[in-house]
Amino acid sequence: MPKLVDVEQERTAILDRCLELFARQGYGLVRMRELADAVGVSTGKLYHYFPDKRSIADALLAHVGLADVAEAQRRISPGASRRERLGLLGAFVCERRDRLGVTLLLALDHRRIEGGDTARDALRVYRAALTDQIGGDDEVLFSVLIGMIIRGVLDPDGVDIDRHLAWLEAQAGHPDGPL
Amino acid sequence: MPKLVDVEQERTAILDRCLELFARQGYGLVRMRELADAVGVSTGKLYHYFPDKRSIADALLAHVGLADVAEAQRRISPGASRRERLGLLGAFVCERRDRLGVTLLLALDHRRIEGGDTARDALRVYRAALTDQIGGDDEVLFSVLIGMIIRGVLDPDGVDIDRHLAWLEAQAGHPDGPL
Amino acid sequence: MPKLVDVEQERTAILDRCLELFARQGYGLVRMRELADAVGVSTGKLYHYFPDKRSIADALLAHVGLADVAEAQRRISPGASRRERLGLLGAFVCERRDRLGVTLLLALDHRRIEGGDTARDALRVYRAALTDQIGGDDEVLFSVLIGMIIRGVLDPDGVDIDRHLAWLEAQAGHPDGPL
Amino acid sequence: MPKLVDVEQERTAILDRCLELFARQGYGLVRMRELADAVGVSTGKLYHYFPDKRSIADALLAHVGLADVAEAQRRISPGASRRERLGLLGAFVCERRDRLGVTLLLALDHRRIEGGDTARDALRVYRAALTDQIGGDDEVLFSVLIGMIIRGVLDPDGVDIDRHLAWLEAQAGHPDGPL
DNA sequence: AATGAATGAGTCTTCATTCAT
DNA sequence: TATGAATGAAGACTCATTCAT
Repeated sequence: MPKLVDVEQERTAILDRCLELFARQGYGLVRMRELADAVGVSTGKLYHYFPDKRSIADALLAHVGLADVAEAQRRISPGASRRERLGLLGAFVCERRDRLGVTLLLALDHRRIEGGDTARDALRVYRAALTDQIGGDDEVLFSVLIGMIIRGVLDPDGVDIDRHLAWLEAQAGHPDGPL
Repeated sequence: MPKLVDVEQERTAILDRCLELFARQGYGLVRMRELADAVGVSTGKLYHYFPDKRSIADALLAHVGLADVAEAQRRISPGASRRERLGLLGAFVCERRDRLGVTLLLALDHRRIEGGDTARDALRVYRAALTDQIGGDDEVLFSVLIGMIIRGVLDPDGVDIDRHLAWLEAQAGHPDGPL
Repeated sequence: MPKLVDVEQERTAILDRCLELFARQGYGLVRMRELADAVGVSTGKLYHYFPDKRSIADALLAHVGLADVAEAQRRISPGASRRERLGLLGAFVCERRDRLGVTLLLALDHRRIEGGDTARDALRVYRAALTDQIGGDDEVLFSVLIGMIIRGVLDPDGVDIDRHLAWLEAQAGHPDGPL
Repeated sequence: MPKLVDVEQERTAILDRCLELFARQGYGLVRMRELADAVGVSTGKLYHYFPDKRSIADALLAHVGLADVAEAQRRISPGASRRERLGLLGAFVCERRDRLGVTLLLALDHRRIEGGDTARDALRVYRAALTDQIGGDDEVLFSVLIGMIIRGVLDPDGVDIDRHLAWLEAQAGHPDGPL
């Protein structure tokens, strides 16, 4: 079924180019024409690969969520020490801050256009990956990361990344600590 | 002579009733008709008090931001100890979690429809209030609060508020700690 | 009935101030609020003196038509010679060119919003006044005057008034001519 | 591939069918829905070919102006005598009286929605065509034609076309006359 | 499969008119 | 009587979606 592969590739290619538009403008303000222009195709082609606008937003959230998690798991070697894993996590989050912010915006939007389960599940996937990679009590750690990312979206210059990284490092020394 | 109307009061009353709709649906999906229905007036009246839809979103962000900060400052007595102030802060944020989430969504939306300075400034007002009320190194503390709120928006049942409060309390004992 | 006089005066005063707005923008583009502002009253007062917008346009056409004709008859002394009467007519039309243009625009508009009889009758009143004051064959003369006025509306600098006056004068010498 | 459309041809077809509506109702009272119905298309198609209502009025004025002038030049053979050319002109204007009236109404309307330069220029194009085709002193002749057309709009039964034609003929015999 | 012209329901916004004061 | 706030039907314009080619 070589055709199916092509279809999937096309869909993925389209989603990749839609991401920024949805994140920057929000679902309600994105027009199909804009999407088509950004992707470089006709609106007709968009409708050939997705039944409607909402389906694009749906597929997009799943797409970016999975991609991010897979990338994180590739980066954080399971054999490393807790301290090392925390360091790798910090590096990953800092580096992909923009991308993660975009994903969060997507999820927040998604929760508003649909019931909310999909967006909730996406967040839980992230959380599960975090628990899986780092272990221990990551309740507050997760909030710190989410908070840092959101703050980065609203006020990029107002977040002191280094101090967050230092805090992360400090947590490694408290194995029984809040982390 | 017609009923003499307190314009500022009418505007405030309208904004109060618009808040939830903007937060739940996002700017782009809110219809003026919906707003009018939610407020309980005609669309004409909406346009009598605000020149257009965007102005409502603008005014709304300023409105809720100021209201929240004012309320926080009223709650957290300046004479209390650091530990007490942290406790009051935690109680305040937990209690108004929904409202604060709504405000954050508003700010994120606002950043998308306008340049972003207004939304950034709104966040900085919150941060300044935090620093003012609690003091010390609140860089990570701010992220924890923001993250907790956002997580509450996306997955209300997935946030363990108590553990966040416990963490908050623990910070009080580390005067030289990361807080 | 002193009240009636006041009402009539108010109506006349309102019409006087509405004239230019209707002529400059055309019936369809004039807003009641603009009229009220131009007159210096509230919209409510407008509706106190006229039942609706169309009635204002109706009354306006009658108002200006009668005023112009009365003024012309006052100016052109019946005892004068044909040549003198033509000279006075030319002077009158030139002097009030703007005002007459405004009236014509009003009539043209009126014909479009209503059946057209009122506007047609207004034109006939002018024509009758012309025949009455000047006499003779004024079929082409009337067209010249109307044409000169309309041209003045569309291209004020493109009309050579003096040449029209000269032509008028020349007609006086041809008692059996086309005039 | 979709139907390949000749954009200019579509625009022209639309304009042709818009003319009467604009002339009969005046710019301000024409509804886009009415235009769409008159043209026999959807409002969406109207906006596909013209950015807004004003642009349709703009294009319309240019369209009819050029068409009329071109037709006149086709009709009046340059080799004919002055008397013949005047006759042809008279025939042309009488025959297309309605159409020319419509154009004049359009120009008057246009002057009110825009600055007025376009409408003025349209009139000057007509005047230039007249001078070009007939020659001589056409200052008063132009006014006669304009006046006759406007009178025809306001009071079709009140204009004696034949007497205007007779006057036109008479002018041919006065080479040094006012024509 | 791909295009983009076409559709028309739906959006923001206006404005003639009403009416409480 | 006068005011101007309020109404809501209607207007200009948009845009998700369809479909002929």
